[in-house]
Amino acid sequence: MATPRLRIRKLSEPTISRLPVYQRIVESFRRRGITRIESSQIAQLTGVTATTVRRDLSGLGPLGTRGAGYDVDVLDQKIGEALGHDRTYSVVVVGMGNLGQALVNSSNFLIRGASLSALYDADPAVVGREIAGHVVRDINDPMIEATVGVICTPPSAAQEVADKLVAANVHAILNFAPTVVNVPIGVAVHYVDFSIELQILVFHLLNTMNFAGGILHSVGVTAQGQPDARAVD
Amino acid sequence: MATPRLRIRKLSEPTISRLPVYQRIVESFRRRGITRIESSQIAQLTGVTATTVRRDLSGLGPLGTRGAGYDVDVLDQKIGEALGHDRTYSVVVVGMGNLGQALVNSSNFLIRGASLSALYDADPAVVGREIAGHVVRDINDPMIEATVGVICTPPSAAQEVADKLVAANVHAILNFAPTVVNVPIGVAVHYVDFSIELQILVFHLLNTMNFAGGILHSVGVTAQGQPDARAVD
DNA sequence: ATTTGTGAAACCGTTCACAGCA
DNA sequence: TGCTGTGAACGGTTTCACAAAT
Repeated sequence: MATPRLRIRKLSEPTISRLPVYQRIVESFRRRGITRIESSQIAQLTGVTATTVRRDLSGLGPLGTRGAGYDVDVLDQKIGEALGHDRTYSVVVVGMGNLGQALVNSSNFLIRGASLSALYDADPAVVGREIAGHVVRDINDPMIEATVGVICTPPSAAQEVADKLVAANVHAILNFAPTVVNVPIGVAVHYVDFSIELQILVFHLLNTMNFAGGILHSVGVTAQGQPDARAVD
Repeated sequence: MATPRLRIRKLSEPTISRLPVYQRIVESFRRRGITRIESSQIAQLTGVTATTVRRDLSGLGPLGTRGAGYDVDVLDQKIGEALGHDRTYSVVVVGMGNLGQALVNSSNFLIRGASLSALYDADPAVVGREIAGHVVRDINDPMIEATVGVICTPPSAAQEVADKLVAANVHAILNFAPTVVNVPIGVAVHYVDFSIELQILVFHLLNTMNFAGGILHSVGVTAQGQPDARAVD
């Protein structure tokens, strides 16, 4: 039973997307043996304002010390709790092309409660091979149940794969194929589209060359903030 | 000399991130020979409201016809103009691991004005190989000038690569390494972090299982809208 | 003295409701 | 009639300014 689970009331969408970034910074401080961190330091490194950082963190309960900043260990743990890192969940990845391999071999993808359940591919040359400690299964084999499914197939196969994932009781899908997939109500789909990321970046480049701050993932652009890169790894 | 460039005044950040999605839908209509499209159809397929679609598009000037919807050709072209697709720009990709290969081999990444200039890697076993029609260069070779640089290296190398890119006059960086990089003012950095995407998805799964709509890349979750997946490819 | 935490104001984007046109 | 385009209302997030705490 451990700690009684304090239900976090209302974390806004923008806050949720920033918390993982904060946590990465906090952990890099921790690894370097620094025990305290200030909102202004997180702000500097992420490009958001210190006020926003404090407002975000205040949603997790009062965890800073006025005058001194936040305790790095406490902050790391509290953010982790808020994001549900104490819960584990299973992941299946479909499509073992370069992208699928990049994901499962990355030391940065399946972290914080995620555990890889199975890999699938349609290519007979790939099925049976061992990747990241898992034998790649045939997409036509019965699909293992999992919490999250990751689609790394060509777009033409994405819908079919999504259907299979839903049938295997998957509740959330991370879709790297540039296609909209149709799923029942209650299944979350999150899209990642490299081409669109690039287009957004280029738009900014061509138009507004004068924008400030914001090195956050997904909308980040550095400017005056001059974050100290070496501070984060 | 061509069309006089109408400077687009103010396109909001959310609008900019939706336009590429709209365009993808418009083009799928076009490929199927459909000549008109309504805001409600785009809305259905993206999960945003029809009003938002119209509001977004109205920023590009009046291009619809009241009573009938939008002309597919005109809309495609206008969105392309707004996003700067009539301008070409060059891209260098650094790091030819699985991710780098996935990107340059994808038919969906380098589109709309992007042209690949050069590939780089640090691994002698990879340098000299031909990938996507380009011989992979050594990261220590002089770097070709380009508009955009893409970092697909391990995080430990990201800062060094960013420095080299900046020295090669790159003005925008798409960083797939989970690290903050330090660049001079005027250089845009956009971060893509798979782990964070996954964490955000799982947060939603664990907490609010009751949220509506929004199948857009980056914050998308399907629900009642029931977009017809087959309509887009 | 310094930094957190937070009401209140300002700002921005979305939605509503409807006018404008084909 | 049907759908676009948009002023106005709304809701939510960020920023300001300052009180609270050590």
